[in-house]
Amino acid sequence: MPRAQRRAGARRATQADVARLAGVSSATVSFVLNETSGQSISAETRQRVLNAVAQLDYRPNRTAQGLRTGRTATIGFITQDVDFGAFAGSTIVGAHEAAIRHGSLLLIMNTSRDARFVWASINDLLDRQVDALILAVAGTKRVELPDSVRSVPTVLVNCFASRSSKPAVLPDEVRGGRDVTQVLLDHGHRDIAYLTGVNAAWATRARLRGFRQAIVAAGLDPARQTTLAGNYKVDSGYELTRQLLARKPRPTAVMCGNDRMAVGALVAILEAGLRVPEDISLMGYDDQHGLSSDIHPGLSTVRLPYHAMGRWAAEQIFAGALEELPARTYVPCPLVLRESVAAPSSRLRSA
Amino acid sequence: MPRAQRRAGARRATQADVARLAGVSSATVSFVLNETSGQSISAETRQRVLNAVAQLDYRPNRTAQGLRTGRTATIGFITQDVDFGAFAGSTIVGAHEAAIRHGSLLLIMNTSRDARFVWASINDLLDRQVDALILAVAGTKRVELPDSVRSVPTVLVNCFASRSSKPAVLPDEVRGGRDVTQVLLDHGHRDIAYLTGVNAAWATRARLRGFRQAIVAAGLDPARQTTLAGNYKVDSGYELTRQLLARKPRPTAVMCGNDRMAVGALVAILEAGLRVPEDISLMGYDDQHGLSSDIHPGLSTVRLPYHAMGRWAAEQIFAGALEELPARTYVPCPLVLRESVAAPSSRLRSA
DNA sequence: TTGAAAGCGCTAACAT
DNA sequence: ATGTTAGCGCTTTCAA
Repeated sequence: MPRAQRRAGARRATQADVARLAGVSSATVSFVLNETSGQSISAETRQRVLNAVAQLDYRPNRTAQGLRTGRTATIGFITQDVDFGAFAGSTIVGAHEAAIRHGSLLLIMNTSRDARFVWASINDLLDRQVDALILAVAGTKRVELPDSVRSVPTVLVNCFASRSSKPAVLPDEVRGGRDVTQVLLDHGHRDIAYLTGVNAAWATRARLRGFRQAIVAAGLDPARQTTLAGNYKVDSGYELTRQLLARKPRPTAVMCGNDRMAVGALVAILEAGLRVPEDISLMGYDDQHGLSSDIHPGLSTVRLPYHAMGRWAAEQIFAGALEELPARTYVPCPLVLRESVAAPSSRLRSA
Repeated sequence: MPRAQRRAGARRATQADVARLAGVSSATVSFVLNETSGQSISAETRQRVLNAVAQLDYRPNRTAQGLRTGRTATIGFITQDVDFGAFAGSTIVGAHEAAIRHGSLLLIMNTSRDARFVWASINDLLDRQVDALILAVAGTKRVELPDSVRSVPTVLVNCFASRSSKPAVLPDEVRGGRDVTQVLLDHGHRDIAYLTGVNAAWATRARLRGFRQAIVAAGLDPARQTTLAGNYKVDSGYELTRQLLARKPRPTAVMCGNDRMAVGALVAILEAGLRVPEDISLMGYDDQHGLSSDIHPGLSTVRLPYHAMGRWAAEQIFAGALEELPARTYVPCPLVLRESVAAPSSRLRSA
C-alpha cells in the first residue's frame, strides 16, 4: 500500500528515491517520465522505473523543473477589479480553461487602479518566473506598462497600452450597439430612446456610435432619436424612463446602457401601468448573470465576451506568435434574445 | 541608466552578477538582501551590494528561493465554481488581500464538481509546492479530500470534509435567517410569508431553521406562518408572490430565499398595484452586487460573508495554528438595511 | 541503452 | 566580517 507507507508530514519522494528503488540513474527516471526524444529506454528498465514511481507515489517537483528549464507552466494574471465583478471572474475562467488545456496554471494578482501597484504586481509575478502575463482591466481603458514586461509574452484584455507593442483584445462595442439597435429596427420600431451609461467611458461612446450607425443605415435621422445620459445604475434607468414616459408621443422602444438600467426601466414602465414588451420594447446590455435571464419578461440583451477574451488571451500565448497579432483584436458581443422585444403596438403608434 | 543597459530579451541579472559587480561573494549578497539574522555586514560592503543591486535592476528569482527554502510564498486556491459567481470572486479577493499582506500570492485552480478533478487539482497545486491550500465551494456541502493534503496546511471555505481534521469556515445561515425575520418582527409584522430557496440545500434549511427560531421566540406559531418552496430564481419569487397576493388576508411582509427571488416578488407586487414598503415589506438574502443596492426601493437583505471567509481562511494559514481551530467556524452574515421594510399598513392589517 | 556530472539561482552551515 | 561550499530536485549534455 503506497499511501500507507507515507506518514503524515513524510517528505515527498524525489527523483533520486525513484532512481534508487528502480536501480537506475536519476537521468533515466527523467528520460522515462518526460519521454525525452532522442533517448531510447529498454521496455524493461522503463517498467522498473514506472513501478518505482507508482510505489513511491512520486510526482516531479515543478519548482525544481522550473528552475532547471526556465519554464514554470504558470501565467501571471493581473486584474484591477476591486471586487472581482463578472468581468474578472469570467475572464479568469476563460483564461484558466485555455491554460489548463496546456498544462499551465494562473497565478493571480488583484491590484488597485494605481499604476504603481500594477507595476509592482507585474514585477512580483516576474520574480516568480511566470511564462507570460495577462493584464485584464474592468473598464476599458489605456494602461502604462513597465519596461520589465518587454521580454515577457503579454496580452492585454479590455485595455490597451500606450507605447508598447503588446497585443490587446477588446469587446466590439460599436457592433454591439449597432446590433441592439438593429433588433429594435427589425421589429419595426422607429422611435427608439437610448438611455446611455456613463458618458466618459470608452464603451459608452462606442455603443452610442453603433446606435447612430444603425439608425443612419435604416434611413432615419439620429438627431430625432432620444438619447439620455445615465450612469449604468438601476436608479438612472428608472428615473430616465419616467421622464421618457411623460413625453408624447412616447418612444416605442427603450435601449439601455446596461441590464441594470434596464431593470430600472422595467420597474418604471410597470409602475406606469404599461407592459413589456406589449406596450414598450426593452433592451439591455451585458447579459448580467442572475439578472437578464431571470427577470420577467426575460431581457433581450447583448453579452460582453469576457470569457472569450480571457480564453483568447491565453490561447495566443500558447500559440506563441504574439508579435504577429494586430495591436487590437475585437471580439463580437453576441446578441441574447429573450422576450422583452416585440413589434410596436398599433395603439402606441397612433398615439 | 540601468534600464537602458538591458536590451529586450536580455537575461535577468542573477545574484552572482550582483556579487561580481560589488566585488563580494554571492553569500554576502544574500545576507544583505535577506537581512539574515546572526550575520553582520559592514556598512560599506552593504552599500556596495545595494548599489550593484540597483544598477543591475536585480530581483531575486523566487523559484530558486523556493527550491532552496521549501517555501514558495504561494497558496493554492481551489474553487468548484463553474463560472465564478459572486462567491468565488469575493472569496478569492478576501484571501488574496490577506495573502498579499504576508507576501504570498494565490495560485488558482478552477475545477468542476467531480471529486476526481478536485483531487487532481490539489495534486497539481502540491506539485508546484504551494505552502498551503484553500478549498472553496459555491454551494455549502461536504467534500472528500485526498491523502496528499494531510501534510499541507489546508482550510475549507463554505464546505466541510468527511474524515479529515481540516478546519472549515461557513456562513452562519441560521443566524442570518433569524436576523432577517427579526427585522420584520421588530417592525411589527405578525403575518410573514417566507419564500424559500431550493429545499435540498444546506443553506436553505439553515435559514428556515433561523426563521422558525425567531418566530417562536416572538411567541408566534411557526405553523401559522406561510412558507412556500421556491428555487432561488427570479421567476419563482414572482410566481410565489402572485399566489401569496391572491390570498386573504395576505401577509404584510415577504421574506425571500435570495435577492433574485425578491426582485421577482417586487415585480409581482408592483403588477398588482401595490407598493413596497408601504403595502408590503420585502426582504432578500445575499446582498447581491448590482441588484439589492440599486433596485428601487433599495432592498433590505443580508450579506453572505464571502470576502470575510476568504480572508479568514488565509489569515489562519499565516497564523499557523490550524490544528487548534474548531472543526467549523461560523462567520456572521451582516444585515444590510435599506428601504424595503416598514411597519405594516393599518389598511392591510384590518383587511 | 544507460550513467556521470554540471548547473539552473539561491540559502545556510561552516570556515576563515 | 566575509567567503567557501554543499546542496534544494530536476534536466541535459556528454561519455561510456
